[in-house]
Amino acid sequence: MELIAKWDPKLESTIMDEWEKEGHDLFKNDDRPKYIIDTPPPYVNMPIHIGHAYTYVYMDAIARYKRMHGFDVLFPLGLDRNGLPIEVQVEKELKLSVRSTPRELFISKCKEMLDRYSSASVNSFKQLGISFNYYKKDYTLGAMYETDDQEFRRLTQETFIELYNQGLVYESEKVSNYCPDCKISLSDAEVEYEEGNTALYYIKFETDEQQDLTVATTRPELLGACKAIIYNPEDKRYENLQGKYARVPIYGHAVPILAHPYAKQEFGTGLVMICSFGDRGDIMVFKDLGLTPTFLINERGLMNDNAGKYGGLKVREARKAIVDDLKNKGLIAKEEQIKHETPICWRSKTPIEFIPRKELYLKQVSFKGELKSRSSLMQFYAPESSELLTRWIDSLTDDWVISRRRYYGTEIPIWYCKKCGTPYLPPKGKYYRPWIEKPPIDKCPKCGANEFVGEARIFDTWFDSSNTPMYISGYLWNREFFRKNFPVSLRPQGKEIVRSWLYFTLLKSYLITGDRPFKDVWIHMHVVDEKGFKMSKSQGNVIDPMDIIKRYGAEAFRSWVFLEGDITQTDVKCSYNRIESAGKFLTKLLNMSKFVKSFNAENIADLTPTDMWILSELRKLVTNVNNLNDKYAFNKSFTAIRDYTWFIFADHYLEMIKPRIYNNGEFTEAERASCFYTMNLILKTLLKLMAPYIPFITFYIYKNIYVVDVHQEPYPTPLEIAPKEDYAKLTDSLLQFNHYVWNLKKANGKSLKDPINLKMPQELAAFKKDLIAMHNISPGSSVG
RNA sequence: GGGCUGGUGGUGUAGCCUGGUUAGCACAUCGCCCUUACACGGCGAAGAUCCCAGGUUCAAAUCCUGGCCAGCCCA
Repeated sequence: MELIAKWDPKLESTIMDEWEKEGHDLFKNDDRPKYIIDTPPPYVNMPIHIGHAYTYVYMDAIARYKRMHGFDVLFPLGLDRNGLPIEVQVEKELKLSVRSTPRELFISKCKEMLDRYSSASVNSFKQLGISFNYYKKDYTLGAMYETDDQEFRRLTQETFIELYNQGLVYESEKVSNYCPDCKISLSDAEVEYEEGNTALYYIKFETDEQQDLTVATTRPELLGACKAIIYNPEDKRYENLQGKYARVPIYGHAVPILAHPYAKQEFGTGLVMICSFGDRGDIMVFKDLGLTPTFLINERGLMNDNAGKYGGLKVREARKAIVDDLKNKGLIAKEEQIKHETPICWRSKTPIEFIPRKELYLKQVSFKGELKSRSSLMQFYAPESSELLTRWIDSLTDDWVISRRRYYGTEIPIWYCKKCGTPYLPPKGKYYRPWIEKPPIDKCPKCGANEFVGEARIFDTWFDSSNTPMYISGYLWNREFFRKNFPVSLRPQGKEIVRSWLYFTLLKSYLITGDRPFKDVWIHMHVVDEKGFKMSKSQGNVIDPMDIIKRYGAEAFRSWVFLEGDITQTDVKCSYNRIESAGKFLTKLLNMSKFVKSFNAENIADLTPTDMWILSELRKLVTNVNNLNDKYAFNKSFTAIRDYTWFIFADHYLEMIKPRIYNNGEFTEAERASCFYTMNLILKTLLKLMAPYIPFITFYIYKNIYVVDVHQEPYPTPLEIAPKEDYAKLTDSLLQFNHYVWNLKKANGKSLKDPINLKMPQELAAFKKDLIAMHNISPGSSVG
């Protein structure tokens, strides 16, 4: 069958189906060495993002490359389905309130919506040609998994039970970042900061000796929670206040005036009121000075009874009311607008409050040293990225809040005795839903009572996600495999979740296994729009990968991925134009292959110098590509392959041997056989080299010409290509010479076929015969 | 405010670690060419104060200092 001249994206789905039927990407779990990729499960509340498409194509090349190098590659598809986003979406789209809908109904609605999006995401990956082991959910190594699946959740619960039994979990009434809108506590990683204009009120206080003071604050509603006034120790203005007390307006209680470096002389009057808790600084100073907090705000974001007459008001209303009252009493000296950074919830963008809640904590601060040493054992690509993790570990000051008061997540497996309150944790081995299930015991082991209440809270989703390397490597169902293959080979992931996903995975891994979770970590930046801006719905600059596939095909997209930039260093800009032009390489490859296909030679005596030259260049390329790929630099290696293929092999070598191919008598059959053999060897090698990056077209061509499946072939190594002489050092001067002749003919208005009279450089004497024929150099011309 | 990363022709980049070439390549542009693999091609041309300012040096895109811009993360 003849090769087509232009790549047809329709072939992609045909080929993908064929692969799936043959199942050759399956994880075999045979004797071969294992290579395990802990793929990042995308959250499936919407179609996959172009960034997913890009990075999964990249991971696919890694998987295919390792496979061709003889590894049994575990490359599972996971889908992340736990967490808040889907709840919010259900609330919005179905107009169901999470507060007023029965929990069971709400969960089933989430599931329905997730299922819809899941199949869309899975289908997108298929279209991109990602060689996951298995595109269906199952409970075997390499199968697709979902983080809300009962088995995945069972693992989450088992790790919890394990950690709990180790004494690493405790419940404590600590101050939490609390979002009054989402009604959940947030981890520090989920808090964002937003700069905006806020009123700064200058409020008149007086000391217990009736001395006037003015204190500036953005949160006058917290006057009732004010426990101290501080000034900077360097601030001469307030030295005389040391040890005195100030009386808080409206509430009338007295608070100490203290020196503390947190107060900035230039901010407001230099006097700062420390409340429980207006911001992070308050918390810090409270800790420093050993003050006892009084809380004024409750979980609904309303003022509580401690706020006196303002109790029941929303924070904003209370602020307005108290400012009015202060004004009426003449206690506001000044009011100005300032730029202020407000901590907000990452999801709802609502300002967070700091309130005390009982939450479950997992110890982490005491393990910083151990975590850092485990971190240093992981090889990062790019190496600089390791800093992101170690700096984060250094900066940890609090333990991890692992409980959430939402619905769609893994239930915390605890029952409490109704009588004595003793927590009961069930045995491992089953997925538990305490809020709806009966406890697996009859009597409280402590007091003998027989009534229990199930825990209603769920885990932070990172408590689930941090188990992925354990889950995929058989912790639940194949402990022997797990023991042999943990840490797993590679974690590929985005830089923005180093402090969450990577960190929490390291923590969990260390606490459960004592080891690091990964050998290698590949950290990538983002795919942004053509101008370099982040893609977002509100900006309207989102590029849908499926749209690209429709227009140019998966293979063009994949070519672009490996020809554009370096995503471990910087963001990659996505442009239709560049994807389209990257796709032109496919046409070139097809036509080149058609050409090579027409000539072949089984047996050859000796290689001519020109053939040895192009083979030495090939050997250089193969060495280079393997070295780069072992460092996950697939973008650099593919560019090198493209450059060799197009700009050396096609442009120079094939042009040089055309006279030999279309022989008019000056070349021997042995010489012709030499080039037939060489060009086929090179095409074959190139197709194998390119197979991990552009698997469809290489499969198509290779099968057409060489009959077998390129993906079952071993990856080329430099040892296979051992030319008798190393002509690669002549490449530059050879290329230069060709360009020189082409230019010369052009300058003289000659066609490239016209004869020319010139001197050939001495060092190219070995290629003399081909060059003379190629450029039609006149017989009179001399070498040297 | 702190940290990290990047800033090379219109665009994407190589080179920078280990100073010295007419700063390489590709895309896009323009011109010529339908030369029996490919016009999604071939050949050629034009296009760069190598972010800015200092410094080190005989010599700096490359090393040092300071600054500016962009992105991400953090406070």
